[in-house]
Amino acid sequence: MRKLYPTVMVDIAIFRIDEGEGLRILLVKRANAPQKGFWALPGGFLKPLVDANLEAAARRVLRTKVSVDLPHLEEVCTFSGRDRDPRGWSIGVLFYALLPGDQVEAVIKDKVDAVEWSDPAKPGHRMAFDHSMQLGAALNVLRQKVERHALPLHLMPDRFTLTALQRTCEAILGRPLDKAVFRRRLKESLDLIALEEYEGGRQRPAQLYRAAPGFTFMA
Amino acid sequence: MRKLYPTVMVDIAIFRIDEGEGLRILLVKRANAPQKGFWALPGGFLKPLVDANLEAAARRVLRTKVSVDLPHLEEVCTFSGRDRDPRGWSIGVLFYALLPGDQVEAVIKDKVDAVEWSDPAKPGHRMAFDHSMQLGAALNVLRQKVERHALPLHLMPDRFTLTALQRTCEAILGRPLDKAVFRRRLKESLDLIALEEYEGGRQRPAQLYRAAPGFTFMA
DNA sequence: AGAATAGTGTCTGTCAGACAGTATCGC
DNA sequence: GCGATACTGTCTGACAGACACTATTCT
Repeated sequence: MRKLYPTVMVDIAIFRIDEGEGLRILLVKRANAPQKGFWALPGGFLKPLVDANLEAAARRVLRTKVSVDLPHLEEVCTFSGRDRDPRGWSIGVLFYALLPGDQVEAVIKDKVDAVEWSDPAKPGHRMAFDHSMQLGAALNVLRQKVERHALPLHLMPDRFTLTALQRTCEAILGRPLDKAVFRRRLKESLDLIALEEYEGGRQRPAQLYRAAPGFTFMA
Repeated sequence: MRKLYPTVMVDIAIFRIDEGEGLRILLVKRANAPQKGFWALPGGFLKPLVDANLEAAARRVLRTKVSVDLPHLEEVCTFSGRDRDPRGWSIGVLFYALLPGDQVEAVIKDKVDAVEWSDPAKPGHRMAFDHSMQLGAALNVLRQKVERHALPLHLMPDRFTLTALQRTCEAILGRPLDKAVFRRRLKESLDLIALEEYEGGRQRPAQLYRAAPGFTFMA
């Protein structure tokens, strides 16, 4: 059966940093057909009567999975065609979002069988539709930006140490970074504000930083 | 009046190099309402019954404006919302294409009042809808890639000199490049094949090159 | 020879990578 | 002092920018 109008949906790759485990992406287990039981990126259908535009649609979908408005939401690309979804010709617009480290508990379940934070490099689940490709595309965009020295501050809590920021970048890139090189670059960055506070530990305390007002992860 | 389904259209920023004039983009003067008489990027509506996916739709639209299949066609981003087109909620998916220097004559007119190759940096025409923003977005993507040392070989004729390639990059970036620096990088590039032919002029002849088989402008 | 364009050699500053070193905390 | 982590100094090699230099053609 052929359709005259394409279905339009938005999917979102929501990234977070899992302490000690690295970069994680939110996957949901589909509770309904088609592809029931397969895992997918959280997503939903565009509602033109409700959504101002596609990004607004993505934010609305986000609010049904996560109870907060995320500071960074950005389009990756589109996926389209007659066969990518068994329900017929469809357009999927992919966004990615960065979930701050201190808001991880805000995730709620909504009409799905299960929720999981997976390693985006090896999800380990059978993915629905073309979501495996979508995941790869989102991860690529994120990595490219960090590779080009954009600071993923939206993944960090309000106040953080430079070491924690380095761990975040390493988790995204999947390789270790040199501490001295990393800090040398940050010295001249206008995106970081050094605080007069220190994080006590069992060792020498580390200075705390926060993102400069108005900071965005945009290119 | 509100619509339940969004209109889906594709628009294409077609770039070429105009000898001596620099980078040019194809604009068409709208022959029909809405915004009749305003200038726009060539585009058209998605036809799910015909198009395999959005890129195929863009290629189909391209074939009605230009009589060839272009080697490089790539998605930029989407524009969407209730107000960007007076006909109601719509999604515009923007692509950009690179037209080889030896196929410029292939452009035909199709249901438009006029066609013009404009300077993308200052189009000089009153643009329809959000096409002014679209043009800016496409130009940005093209510049970013060339800035990151991607070679815009799809804009060149089959065989070309290194100086001609440098002029093309300069036209895209809008600034002069150093000849020695430019050629030093190209020396190690696997994307260029040096030919045993030379282009005679009124001066010392320049060696001709062509793109390596399988070359693409992809990231 | 001179004009014009093709193509190269080389100096310098900047920056990334590597790695060793110093500083400051708890015990 | 010792372990652990924070933070810095410095050497080196790669590379970009700048610019002068050589090479080859035509007139």
